Amino acid sequence: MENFLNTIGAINDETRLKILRFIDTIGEVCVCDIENSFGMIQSRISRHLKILKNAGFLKVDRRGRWAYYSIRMPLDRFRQSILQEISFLDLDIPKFNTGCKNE
Amino acid sequence: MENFLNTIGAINDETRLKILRFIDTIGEVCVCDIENSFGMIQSRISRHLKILKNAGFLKVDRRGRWAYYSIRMPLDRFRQSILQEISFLDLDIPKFNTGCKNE
DNA sequence: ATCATATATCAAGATATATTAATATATGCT
DNA sequence: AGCATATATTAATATATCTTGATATATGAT
Repeated sequence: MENFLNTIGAINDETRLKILRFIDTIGEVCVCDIENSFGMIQSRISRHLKILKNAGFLKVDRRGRWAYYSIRMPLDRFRQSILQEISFLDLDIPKFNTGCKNE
Repeated sequence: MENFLNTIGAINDETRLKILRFIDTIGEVCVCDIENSFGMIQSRISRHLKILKNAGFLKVDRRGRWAYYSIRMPLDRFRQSILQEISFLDLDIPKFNTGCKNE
């Protein structure tokens, strides 16, 4: 049940719904790109990504200085249905806008 | 999106998960029976029922002094999958214990 | 080693949600 | 009408979550 509430708690926030949908749409993105696309400070994005990762929606791949987040695969049936439901929402998702100074 | 967050927020609480599962298992129950079965004060149960009802999981049928709550039918695909997921959890649901003094 | 960039974490304050106790409303009995 | 029961709502407090700003850690370039 803790696990369930953890999963549900993760999607009980508008910002996280948008970040999740953003990543689901774009694919793999690093934190600074999300930060810049959403126009939110880094600690805020980082915290939300951690919550989404701990809830089993995202995975991280650290390469160099960057942390690339993407949808964790495979997703179980329930999380898949959640992602699908989120895709039906009319969310205002920002355009991709890189925030990295180097690559 | 408000609607989605409303739905998700409704199940983001241990007490409400148990109440929802209780009703899903037992069928139609009145508030005082839930109150007595769960050993919780009336205002608390009443508030949670209202939240679950507003989130589209429950319906009420008022008959006489009583308000009978049950799972709203038909449930859409997403809420059905939520109820199913809740049924898989190992929730500690109380035994039915009537709290009504008259019927 | 120093510096800039990228990310994570922590502490403080702000906001939201839950619980309790008290009160309000409604029904049905006598 | 007066009373008991059932349910809903409100106000106060407690608890949890979110946001921001500051700080910590890590990587790579010079």
